[in-house]
Amino acid sequence: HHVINRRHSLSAQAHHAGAPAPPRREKKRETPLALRASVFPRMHHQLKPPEAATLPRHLLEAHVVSLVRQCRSLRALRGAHARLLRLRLPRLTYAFALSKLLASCAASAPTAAAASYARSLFDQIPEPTAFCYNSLIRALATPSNPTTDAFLLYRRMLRAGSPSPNSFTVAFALKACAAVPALGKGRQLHSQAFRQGLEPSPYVQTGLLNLYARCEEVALARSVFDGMAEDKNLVAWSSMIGGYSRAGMVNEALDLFRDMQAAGVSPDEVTMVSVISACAKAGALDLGRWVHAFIDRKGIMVDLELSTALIDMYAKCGLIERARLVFDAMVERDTKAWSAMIVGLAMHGLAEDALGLFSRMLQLKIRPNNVTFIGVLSACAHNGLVDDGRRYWSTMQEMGIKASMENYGCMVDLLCRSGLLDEAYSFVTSMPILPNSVIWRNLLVASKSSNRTDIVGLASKKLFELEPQNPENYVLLSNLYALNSQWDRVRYMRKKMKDNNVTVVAGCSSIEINGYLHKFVVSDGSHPEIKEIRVVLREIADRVLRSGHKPWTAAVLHDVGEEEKEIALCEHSERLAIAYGLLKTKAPHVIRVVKNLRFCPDCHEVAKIISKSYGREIIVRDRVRFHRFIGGSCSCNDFW
DNA sequence: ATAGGGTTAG
Repeated sequence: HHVINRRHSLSAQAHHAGAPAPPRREKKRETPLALRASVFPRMHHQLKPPEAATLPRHLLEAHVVSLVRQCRSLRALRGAHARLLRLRLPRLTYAFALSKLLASCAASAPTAAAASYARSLFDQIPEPTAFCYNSLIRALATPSNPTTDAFLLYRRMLRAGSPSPNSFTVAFALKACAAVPALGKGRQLHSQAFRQGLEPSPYVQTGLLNLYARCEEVALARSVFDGMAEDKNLVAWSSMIGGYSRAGMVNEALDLFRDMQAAGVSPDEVTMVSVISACAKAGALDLGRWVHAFIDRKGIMVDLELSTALIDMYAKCGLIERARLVFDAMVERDTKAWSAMIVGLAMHGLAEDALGLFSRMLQLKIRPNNVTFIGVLSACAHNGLVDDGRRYWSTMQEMGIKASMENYGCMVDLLCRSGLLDEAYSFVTSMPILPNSVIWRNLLVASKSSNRTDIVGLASKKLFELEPQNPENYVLLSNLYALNSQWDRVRYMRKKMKDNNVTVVAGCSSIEINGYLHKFVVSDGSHPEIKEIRVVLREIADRVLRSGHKPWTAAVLHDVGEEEKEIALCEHSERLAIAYGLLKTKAPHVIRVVKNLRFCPDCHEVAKIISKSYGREIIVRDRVRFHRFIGGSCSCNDFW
């Protein structure tokens, strides 16, 4: 540093003497550290313990500051700590050093290791100031801290009576609650902040807004947002848009995005991640494409996170080729980027590409995680690759990756789809963690056409234990009974549902027309163009009838006459959305529909017929995967 | 005396 500095000052002198200006880059490199080194040249790096005792406090503190400032990792911080210890600093200066270390630790990556080191630093400070409390609360605000230690520390601070919390304290504590997320604790913070007069701080406000947004408490978030001053900042806008996006309220997210620009606030790459993921969630391809063009037009930096969000958006909007283009153009890819691409390919039933990409990932020594394996295993499941799936499962164990519930779910799915019901059953019963409802439901669906009353009995018992209020389970089981014409059992399920106050979740399908998302639920008469839609539905029904298809009426829960069942089937949400697409667009425009639940089997058949009879390409994203209908067949090969 | 808020894969 001395050398660099001297050269620097020499060239600066030469510049004054009329020599050519030094290159620009060199000037930019001038860091505060270099500056400090020139102000305190002797102290940098070579301060010795005997000197420390004789130096004035402000010089020692300056040394501490420069030592801590150059630490770029937790390891470096510990090294600096060790060096400071050897100096045998006076008591007060050492306390200063500890709080500097603590603050630096809090500002580093929020890992569990940083949190525990921060705590040990804090415990060595005899009388922690508010600054120390704040730093520790900040360091504890990691999602890997489910006990919400940060909040407990905040409470301890309040109970002790001093030092009293300030706006930093509340802002950091709110961040901790948002990371969990812990709505109840966050609301307590809200009322305390109000009582202590800390609410007006913009950092407290965005903290509150973000907490509610992360908890999907959109109305609460909005009320904080609306209560903020006229000149709302970028963070507030981004956080609110993120809240709408997370809650799946795409139209609201995009409206707010427009309001933001009207208010003269320029979005940055963080804002755009939320906007893009809103489009992904909704499957709104046209909007997503428009937003991508906007990003390019405004020159917003497409960084790692935004690229990953774009991959996810194109994959979830059914344009897997575009997702691949974004992926291939990336200069740096992390595990999340690879996983997004692999999961996307798997969703589209492109097992070969997904698995090929996975092996390339391994070649490049990018470490996969359990999410990557969700993609890999579901690629196998959707294509009946049982042996490959089993092999990847052991690869996962060999790599020391702990299987998550979702990974177990993928394996159960794989075995069930391939008709290996017995193996699936023993897999479930030998799991080291308690199977969740998704796994039992999968098993239940798989035993639909078997005679395994033992599996049906156990799975349904577990399901109702785990989720007594989930209407899906009631519908599933009564459909199962209906399939076997066990009408008394169907009636019993309906009674049980009524007794437990369970109401059916309506299937909801949406289609994007002219940049607006139209949503439909079953037998939905609320759409302004419902009359025209019903005309199309009748025509579809005619063509379906002429094709010889028999409606699969068991998919209708109600114990009503066959004719009414057929009408109910004809007005399933996905059929309404497809009909609306037929009404509003012309070939070769692709009809793209997104459904919140699984595709109704009868509607799946009907979509095949429509694709042939009307000569239209239809792409439906259901809760599980994509279905692409062309000329009377579906990309899932009826394997779903 | 010192510091801070919004983002991605399931």
